Amino acid sequence: MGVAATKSADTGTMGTPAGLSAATRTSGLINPGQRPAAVVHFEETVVGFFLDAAEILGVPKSVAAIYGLCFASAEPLSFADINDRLDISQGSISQGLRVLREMGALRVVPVEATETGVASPETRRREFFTPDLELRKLASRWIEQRLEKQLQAGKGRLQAMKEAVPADASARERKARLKYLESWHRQSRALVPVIKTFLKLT
Amino acid sequence: MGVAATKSADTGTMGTPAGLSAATRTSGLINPGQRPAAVVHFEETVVGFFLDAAEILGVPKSVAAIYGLCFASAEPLSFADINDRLDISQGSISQGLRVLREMGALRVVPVEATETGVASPETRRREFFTPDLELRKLASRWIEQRLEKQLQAGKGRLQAMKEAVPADASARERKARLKYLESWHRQSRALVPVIKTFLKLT
DNA sequence: CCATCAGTTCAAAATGAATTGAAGTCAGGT
DNA sequence: ACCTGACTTCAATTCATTTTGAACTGATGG
Repeated sequence: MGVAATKSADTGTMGTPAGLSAATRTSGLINPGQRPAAVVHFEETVVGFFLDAAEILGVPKSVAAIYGLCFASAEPLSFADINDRLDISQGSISQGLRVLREMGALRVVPVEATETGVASPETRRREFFTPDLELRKLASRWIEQRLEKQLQAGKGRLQAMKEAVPADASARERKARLKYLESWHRQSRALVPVIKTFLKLT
Repeated sequence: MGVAATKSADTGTMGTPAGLSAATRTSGLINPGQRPAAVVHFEETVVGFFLDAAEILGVPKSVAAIYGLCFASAEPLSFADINDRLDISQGSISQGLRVLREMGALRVVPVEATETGVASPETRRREFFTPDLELRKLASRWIEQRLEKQLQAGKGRLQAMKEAVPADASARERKARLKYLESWHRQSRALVPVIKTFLKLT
């Protein structure tokens, strides 16, 4: 867990709040620190939302949590802030931030406005992160990377299959099935631009 | 691996064909038996295709392989057939078949046409499976189960977030962000029927 | 009633991905 | 030059799923 910092290191005692109803399920990742309970609760809710969303998109929890936390904060957050508020290792934070930056989900705010309101004793080099709210760009990217890449690969495979149809009595049926697959494939490809257009409307 | 049968168990010698180019990558799950090489190759290609597809859909390999094998066969296959041709345990086959039947991907053909061409010494009770080629139904289901369910849950969570916005100086910004999220959410919901309609055209 | 074959079930093993932790790097500060 | 504190890196661990294997069920038939 924490490496240098103290945190409310109660690891062990009482464990995680295991018995929460699913409806109330909060992230279980937020570290209260001593910020207002209302803020903590808000963060938990928002992080929970992104955790859910991450699930269908196949994004790891830690990454979703980091994004969620930044989304929940009106001010840009520093690595240290995230480390304080989120109960995941520095390693995960570092990697998560990298991923999020690379995919364009988080934007780095230059080093302006050093005082985030909270006490900031020594001003070392620090970057601050804000969520890029243009979710549709994210979505587009995701589509391009996951769907289109896959569809591209599929194209090659379809070709391979067609060439591999054995010349026996079943050839006709097999070819028919491949036709079917092919039309399905074409269909999917056609759908991608439709979705993209749709996303532009936000 | 095999339970009762002999199979061409050459495990060890030469190992798996590790150095194949990705393009040629075959499933590595097909058991030649002594069927025509062309057929085996075709099956490998088709199963490979479905293995790929399964990846983005989050379907386990064994399940994809079973469906792929059935898809590749012009004739319905029995449990035994699958067990012979696919190098996975009977347990996996049993479970996989159940899943596929439940999700409507495979259809059970009554016990007609006992002779599949191959020798069938004793005719015990056996069910035969054919792929349901209506892939769009599958897709619809998937969308309903994964996407719509998720979106439904998201709706609730959005509500929770709105109610949890802390009444501090950042409230305005936070609310603005939630608005953003909300519009995104609405957008996604609107997209679902579009996709569904699109799929009906096949 | 016992033996056998066809398929099912489920605890345990294997796999694969995410997370941690601790050593390593780099920028200031002294 | 050396120290310190902020981040990075990556091998080792943990965690979640999938797969296996072997015991079990239940039908068939001798």
